[in-house]
Amino acid sequence: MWTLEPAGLDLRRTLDSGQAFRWRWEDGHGCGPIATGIVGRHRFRVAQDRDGIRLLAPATAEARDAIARYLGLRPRSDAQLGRLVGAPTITGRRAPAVLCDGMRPGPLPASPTGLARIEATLAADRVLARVIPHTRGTGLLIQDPWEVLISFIVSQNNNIPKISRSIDALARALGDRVDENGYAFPSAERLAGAPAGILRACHLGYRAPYVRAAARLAASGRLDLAALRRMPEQEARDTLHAVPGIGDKVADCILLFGLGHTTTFPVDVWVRRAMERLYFKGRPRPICDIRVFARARFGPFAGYAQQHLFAYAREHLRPRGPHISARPQ
DNA sequence: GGGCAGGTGTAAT
DNA sequence: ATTACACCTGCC
Repeated sequence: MWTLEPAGLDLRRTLDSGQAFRWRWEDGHGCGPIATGIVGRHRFRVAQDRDGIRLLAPATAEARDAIARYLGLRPRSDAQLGRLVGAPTITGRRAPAVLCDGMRPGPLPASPTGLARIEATLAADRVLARVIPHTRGTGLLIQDPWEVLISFIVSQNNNIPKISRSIDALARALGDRVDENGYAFPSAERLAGAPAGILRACHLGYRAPYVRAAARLAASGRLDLAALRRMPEQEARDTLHAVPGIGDKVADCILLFGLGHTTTFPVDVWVRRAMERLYFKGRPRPICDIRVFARARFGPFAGYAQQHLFAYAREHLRPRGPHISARPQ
């Protein structure tokens, strides 16, 4: 169990919440689990302890700012950091930076800021008030829209371990090398020019043509990611919808995880399960109804509500048993 | 071995 | 405007 700061982000819940696919956990040998992942052109090593979230590597101010932004955190000021950043120790190695929760940039209202306040706001909802104690600290990352776009095309009708393997394989085959065993997410140009054999080797299956088509659109400029960032939500959704392989669900994921539109509420099987159980007395409900209901109910923080419901479903609403065939008449 | 996994496109009403 | 179905692949 994580010890959280008053306005805390739960690093594991956030990195494992299905919005990013390039983080792995390793044993810190007494220092707790360490998350390792490639963001942009760097491999980051991050951990959480009582003092907060620590950036173990790279030990640079640039890396600190980059990971802080990625996590939706704000680096502590140098005065607060004290020994933590830019102060070489006796061994000459820089000590790890500590990050703290703060304002998340993006299309959020000026207040509330910080996860704790968002959670407090959402807890006005009776159901979320019961859910959030189980899911506290589940945050939204600020990721590269291009990586998110491709990752969620790959995610369709797929599961997380396999998505992760495919993304890793794509990076290894087509991305720039960042360290001895790490590769950056490939550019649209590299992806667009990849031979079919390469994509097949990444086990994309029938999604390979979607990935290639999206890459060609982006590489040719017919899909302008920078413009996408500036578009209002609905316009961005329509633009994304025109890309082969992007339907309602994937568009919502890209809008939320890549473009910071926190009013969106992607409904996957887990969120659907949670919503039907918690809001509709366990009765089946069409996905589009659930989405409309949730957006109206949670407003500007629908995306955060979705994160909590997803985390809750994953931790508490797993389908029991492999298959239940007998059902009472 | 059939079914399913964080859906979408297509063809059929 | 809705509904059914196939689809790569790995895993149970």
